[in-house]
Amino acid sequence: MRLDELDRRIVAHLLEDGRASYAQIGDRVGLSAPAVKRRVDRLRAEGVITGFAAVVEPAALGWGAEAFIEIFCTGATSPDEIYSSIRNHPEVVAAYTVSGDASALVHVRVRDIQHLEQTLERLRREDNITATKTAIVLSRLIGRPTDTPARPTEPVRTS
Amino acid sequence: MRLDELDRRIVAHLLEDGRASYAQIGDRVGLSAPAVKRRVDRLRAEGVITGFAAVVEPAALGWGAEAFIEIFCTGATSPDEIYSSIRNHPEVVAAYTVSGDASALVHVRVRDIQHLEQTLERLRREDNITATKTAIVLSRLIGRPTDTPARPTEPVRTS
DNA sequence: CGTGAAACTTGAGGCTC
DNA sequence: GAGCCTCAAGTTTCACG
Repeated sequence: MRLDELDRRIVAHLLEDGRASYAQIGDRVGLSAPAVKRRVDRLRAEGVITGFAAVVEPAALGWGAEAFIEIFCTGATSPDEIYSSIRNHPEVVAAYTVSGDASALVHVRVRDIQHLEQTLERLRREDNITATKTAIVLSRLIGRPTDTPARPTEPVRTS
Repeated sequence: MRLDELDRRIVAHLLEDGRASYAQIGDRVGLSAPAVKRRVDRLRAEGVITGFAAVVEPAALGWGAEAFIEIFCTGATSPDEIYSSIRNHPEVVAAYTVSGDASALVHVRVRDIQHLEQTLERLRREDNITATKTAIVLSRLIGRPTDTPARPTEPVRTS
């Protein structure tokens, strides 16, 4: 799982253009197309690259609002229990356990503020969740592709 | 910029596999490859799909820690001023202005806790920033590709 | 890792509903 | 307007050196 300079440049290129052809990447990094493919295959097998995804403007798909919700749970609720409580809420696009007062920080995307309200109510009905604290996103200042490392449905525990 | 059911299914497919061939997508949604290509071209031109990116496991690239930092600014600091204060810190992978006490919420990726400390010090040296409140990510529970809608370097203001 | 050949995919034209 | 078919150019993928 050791990456050399060439691997890093290939990954950097694929972060900027996930549909770049192997020949195109090869030109940039000084390799032939098959050599690039072999490295990409290896990077995928090793789990460095976990997939490829379109980068979508959520507003265009009808997701007009987003928010970060701090979740507070009863006493010592385990990460797995928190995961169970939020996994079935499709509005959740990311979730983390964090240090500090909150048990978890949850990123949700919703159609509008009414939908956010519904989502909050539904979350608060979960047994483990005792309180929430919401910060509505007013504007997005920065968003890089490296912000989304995990695959869709399955949890990826960083620990 | 109106999307029909076919467009949505194509986007959904490309969110799961950004390198899927047009023929492959066509099989799934019941269209020929050229028809799919035309729609994808249109979706890109309209800004629904803003690009394609590899989905990478940051730990494998040496980014072993991450945190969410609430940023507090002097009085009425504008989003543009906040953006100027954080844009040159490469550890910032996402940033939002939010409702509530904090002026902005910043997602950073760092090599380790020492690197986080350095980043915090560097951020606090910015003129506009008066205080920070950090929540270190202990584990990632969920991460969907829809979490990253924007292109790398340029700011995307959702408002 | 590179080369070259086969299979497949892309992209642009024109044709049909 | 939107889709299908066709064909040339480009891309992926494989075996071999």
